[in-house]
Amino acid sequence: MGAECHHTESAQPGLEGAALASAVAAAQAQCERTRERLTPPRRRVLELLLESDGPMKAYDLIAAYGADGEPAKPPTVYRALEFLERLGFAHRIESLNAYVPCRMEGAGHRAAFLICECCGAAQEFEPDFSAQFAAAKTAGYAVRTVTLEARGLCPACR
Amino acid sequence: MGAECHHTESAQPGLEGAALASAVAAAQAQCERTRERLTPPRRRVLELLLESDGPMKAYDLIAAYGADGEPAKPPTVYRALEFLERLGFAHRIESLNAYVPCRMEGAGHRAAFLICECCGAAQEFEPDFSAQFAAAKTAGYAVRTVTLEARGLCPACR
DNA sequence: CTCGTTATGTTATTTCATAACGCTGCGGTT
DNA sequence: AACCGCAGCGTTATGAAATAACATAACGAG
Repeated sequence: MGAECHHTESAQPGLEGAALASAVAAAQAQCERTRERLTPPRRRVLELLLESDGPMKAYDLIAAYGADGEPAKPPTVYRALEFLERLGFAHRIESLNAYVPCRMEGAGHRAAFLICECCGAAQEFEPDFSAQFAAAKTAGYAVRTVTLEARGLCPACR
Repeated sequence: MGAECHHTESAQPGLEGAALASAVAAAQAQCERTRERLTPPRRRVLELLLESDGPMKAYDLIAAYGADGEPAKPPTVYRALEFLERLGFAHRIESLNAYVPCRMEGAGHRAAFLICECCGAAQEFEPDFSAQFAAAKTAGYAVRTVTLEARGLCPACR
């Protein structure tokens, strides 16, 4: 993060200690409710995302995976990411080839991001597509998922 | 294209003959107006995009580049794509890692796509962000560009 | 014509992502 | 308990997407 600017404060500081444990526990609890399994690799990748100050690339996760510095094998991380995305615990940011933990309450929501081109922070927000696809729907389109990524400058970097 | 369905009619048939020549000439004319140069590799990549029935991957363009079957070198195509995107003649679809020629009138517009998960067609449309970023702007964000990609099923594939 | 700039050609490398295969361990059934 | 089906994992290898770096060539203004 912060490759292009030098602001000391991170827009999205990573979690640590109790906050991290609590976020992981919440994911664990949700998994149990839906009979899904938060296995060690999945939990580890989720932790890494939650600890991070900003979007992480897949190979950042691969490199950081082992507590002892041992990297993971790519499929380990990609499989975990697939699971975390499926359950709504993480999102992929297409325009960055990077991943973030979900910062919104509840699952199943639609994700959208404001990405700062200076500090690299990605702010998640809840998009409103109420009007956006009206024309598409009357034309017969069945919209299933939507990717919305806005790029610009965050308040701190302006 | 059409990897997952068998509809004979393409939603977005590629251009050929006079229509192709005319589209290329229009791009040529616009370049001359703005003192930009539609050089041979740029023109070639634009032709390939316009001829295609749907989004093309960069390496599809690389493979198809030479009239004699000789592929291009990757930087040749990536540079041409960068130029075409800058001038608004082509768009990158992030969620597909693919490229399409611009189908909308005029340049400088914001592009958005309806992508059919069955036939692979990508329908460009003009998004309306009038309300979408109001909150972001009052929070101090300066939005520069927006990527909007909706995935689902097109009328023909439903 | 000469110089600065823009564009291209070429080689190599880096980054991102998945295929394929076999093994393991859990949960349900009898 | 023994069996079985399947989700998940480890591992090797490879495929796909994009760019770095540097040399050469074409253009356009002065």
